[in-house]
Amino acid sequence: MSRNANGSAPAPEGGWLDGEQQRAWLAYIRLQLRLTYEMNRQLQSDSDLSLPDYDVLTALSVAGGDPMPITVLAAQIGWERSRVSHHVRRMTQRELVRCSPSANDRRVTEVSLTRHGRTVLEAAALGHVELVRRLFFDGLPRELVGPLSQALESVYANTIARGTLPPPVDWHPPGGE
Amino acid sequence: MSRNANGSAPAPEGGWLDGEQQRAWLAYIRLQLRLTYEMNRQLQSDSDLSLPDYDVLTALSVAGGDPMPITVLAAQIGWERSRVSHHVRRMTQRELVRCSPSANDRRVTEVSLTRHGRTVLEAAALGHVELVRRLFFDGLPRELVGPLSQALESVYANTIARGTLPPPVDWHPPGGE
DNA sequence: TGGCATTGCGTGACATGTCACCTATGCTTT
DNA sequence: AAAGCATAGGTGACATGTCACGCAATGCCA
Repeated sequence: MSRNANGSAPAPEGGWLDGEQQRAWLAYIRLQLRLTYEMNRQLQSDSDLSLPDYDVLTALSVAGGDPMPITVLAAQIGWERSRVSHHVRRMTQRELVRCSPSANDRRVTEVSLTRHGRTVLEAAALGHVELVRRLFFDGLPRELVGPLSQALESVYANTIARGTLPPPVDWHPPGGE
Repeated sequence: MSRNANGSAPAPEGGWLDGEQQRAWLAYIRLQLRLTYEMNRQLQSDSDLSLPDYDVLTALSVAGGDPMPITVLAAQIGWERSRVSHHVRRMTQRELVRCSPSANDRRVTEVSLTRHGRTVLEAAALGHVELVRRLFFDGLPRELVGPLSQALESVYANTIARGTLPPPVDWHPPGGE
């Protein structure tokens, strides 16, 4: 059915994705594109934050207020360091975060939430969580929540093991290792 | 456990996400960030395409070579129209796609793959599929592929029903309606 | 301690994405 | 057919992201 099923184009090593996999992948990609768009839009219009802003604030907030080196932050949210560097500079101008040189290692810049940043994040979280519930969980049958988590976590672990980006600092692979 | 569980911050309508949902959502977000990064990187270095380039080419290719109006393309891949417009202009300069005014409705611009675009896409698909298999499916237990598809499709449907972006042209909601 | 590779980060040039707004066309109603 | 509205899409200014590179601090080892 798909034009990839027969041999009109060269096949990747190990062949194309099989039917079940095609389905899963298409579902993933489609959803991802839309969700990202919707989250961005909602945050922007309700809280004057972009989704990337929100990702940064959340990561810092989860760290519990401890200042976080740029590199660590980058690994947490899966960005390149230079992107973090630029972005943090902009967020600093908006007083959402603060940078200070580390005492231990003077190459390191540590980023932390400002009070204002925390306030903005908490306010934004309201609408954001609301949206996530409405778009994501309201469409997800209860009994699929567990399997979904398992599937995504399992893929995530694999992504870290075999991808190019360094693991987040607090990462420990699943199972005994 | 989470600082949201008790009442130190104002709660969104309907409360925060519950434990199971938190887990699923975190898994989704984390994975999304990394996967996007890795796909971008691989395409860029192996095929001189960005992930957005690839999304556009794929959408056009799936349409089976029929020219596609900007608006339709935008809905397929979940972008704003103006983004598509800019992007298509750039891709035209690289000879990946072609634009021509529609005969029926002269407001409409129809985009289609060039021969070169198709060639590039087919070449890029090799490495891309390979990466998807390696990062995604090699980490996903067989028995979870089905539930994962179901979960994602179900959320996707909800996203279309309740989101702000128009549905893709070929969209029909699941179940009888 | 003097090289020398490594690490952490910033920067500048450029590619990309967003937003507000413009025009041209088409549709509908009178 | 003219008025008024809706729709398709382009555009320009600006925000954001990427890439290649540079500099300074550190680690390592002879």
